[in-house]
Amino acid sequence: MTGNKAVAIGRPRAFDEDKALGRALEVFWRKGYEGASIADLTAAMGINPPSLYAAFGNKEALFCRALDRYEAEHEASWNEALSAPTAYEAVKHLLMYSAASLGDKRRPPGCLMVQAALCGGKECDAVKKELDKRRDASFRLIRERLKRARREGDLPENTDPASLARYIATVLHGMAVQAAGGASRKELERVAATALRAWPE
Amino acid sequence: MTGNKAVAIGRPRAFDEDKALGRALEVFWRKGYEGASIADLTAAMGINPPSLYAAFGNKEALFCRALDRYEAEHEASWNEALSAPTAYEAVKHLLMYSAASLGDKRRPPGCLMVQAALCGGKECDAVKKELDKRRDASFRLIRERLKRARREGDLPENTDPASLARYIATVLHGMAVQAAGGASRKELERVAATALRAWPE
DNA sequence: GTAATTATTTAGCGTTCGTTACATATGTAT
DNA sequence: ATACATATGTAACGAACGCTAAATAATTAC
Repeated sequence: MTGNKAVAIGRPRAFDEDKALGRALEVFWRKGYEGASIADLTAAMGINPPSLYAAFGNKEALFCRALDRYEAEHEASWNEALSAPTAYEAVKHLLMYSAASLGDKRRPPGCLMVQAALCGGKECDAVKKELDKRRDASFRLIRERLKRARREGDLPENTDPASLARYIATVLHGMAVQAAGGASRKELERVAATALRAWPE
Repeated sequence: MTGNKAVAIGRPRAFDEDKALGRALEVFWRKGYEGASIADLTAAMGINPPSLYAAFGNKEALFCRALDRYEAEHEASWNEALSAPTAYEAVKHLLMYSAASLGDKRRPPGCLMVQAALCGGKECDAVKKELDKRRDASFRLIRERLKRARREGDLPENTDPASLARYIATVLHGMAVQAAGGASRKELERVAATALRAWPE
C-alpha cells in the first residue's frame, strides 16, 4: 500500500510492518481466526488498533496477509521436495519436511491452513472458503507432480494420480491434527513412514 | 440431573431435553465451540437462555453433553467394526464407516471431535483438552485392537501396533479435514482404500 | 517559516458475547 | 385453598467484540 518509494511524505510508520505481520501470524496460528481478537493481535504486534487498521485494512485482510506469509515460509521447501527426481522421493521429502515443520516446538503447533478455521460462525465463512481454496492448491501441486510422474513412467499405469494425491493430502492434514494435539516430530515421522508404505506397485 | 423419577414435583419441563440436545449438537458441529453462540443454540433448540442454563449448566457443559451424544451415535458402529475377525478387516470397516459417516450430506460435514476446537482463545482451552482426550481415546481403541491382533499372530512381529494405530488415527483425522472441505463419500472411500495399502507384510 | 500528508494515541462507538435477576406460570404435596 | 418447588419469558447485566472519530505528533514540500 504505502509505498516502497525511496522517500514517502507524511509521518513515517513507527513499527516494522513485516515484524508486526510475523507476530500476527503467530497469534492466528495459536488461536485461530475467531479466537484471535484485535486486542490479542495489537498486543502481540506492539501497536494500537488504528495503526493495525491503517496498515492492513481489517482483521480479515490481516489474516490473508498472514496466510501469504505462512505460505511463503514453506514455499521453498515444498518446491525443493517436489522437484526430487522421482515421485516417491518427492512425496517422501514432502511428508518428512511436514513432520519436522508441524512438530517444531519453537513455533505454534499444527498447521495454520487446517486449524485457523475448519468451521465457525457465518462471519468467518469467507475465511473458511479462502483456507479451503489454499488447501486445494496444495493438493493440486501434489497431483500435478504425480501426473508428471505418470507421463514419465514413474508411476504404474493403473495408478490414478489424483487419488494418490488426495491420499497424500489427507495424510498431511491428519498429521496437522496430530500436531495440534501435541504430537512430536518423531511421532509424525513414524506416521509419514507408515503412510509411504501405501505407495503403488 | 432433574430426575428420571416417575413423577417430579414442580413445573414440568416444556421441551424435550434429548431433542434439544440433538439440535445443540448440530450447531456445535457446524459452527464449532467458539462459533456457536448462545443465541444460535437457543434458537435451534427452541428455548430461551434461562431454560438452557437450568437444564445444562452452561455452554461448556452443554458442549460436553453434545460430545457424549456424538460419541454415542458412533459407538455401535465402531464396536461392530473393531470386532471383525481380523485386524485388517476391523480397520477396513472402521475407515469405510468413517468415510460414509463423514461424507453424509444429511448431517453437518466433518467430525465434531476434530473441528469443534482445534485451536482457539484461552476461554476454550478446557474444551480443546477435552477433545484431545477423546481423540486419544479413539486412538487407544484402535491400538488395543491391534495389540490383540499381534498377540493372535494376526500382525507381523516386526509391526508396532501403536505406530500402525497412530497412522490409522491420522488418516481418519485427515479424512475429517477433507470432509470439512466438502469431500464426498466416494472420495473419502478412495482415500480409505489407498490408506489400507500401507497394511504391513 | 507555512501547508500538506500521514501515523499515533486516546477514547469510545454500537454490537454481540455468555450469563443471570426477577416476576410469573405450572406442576405436586398437604 | 395454601404452601412449596421447578420452569419459563422478559429484560438486562458487565465484559469483550471489531472498528473508528478526533486530536495530536512527525515528517516532506514549498
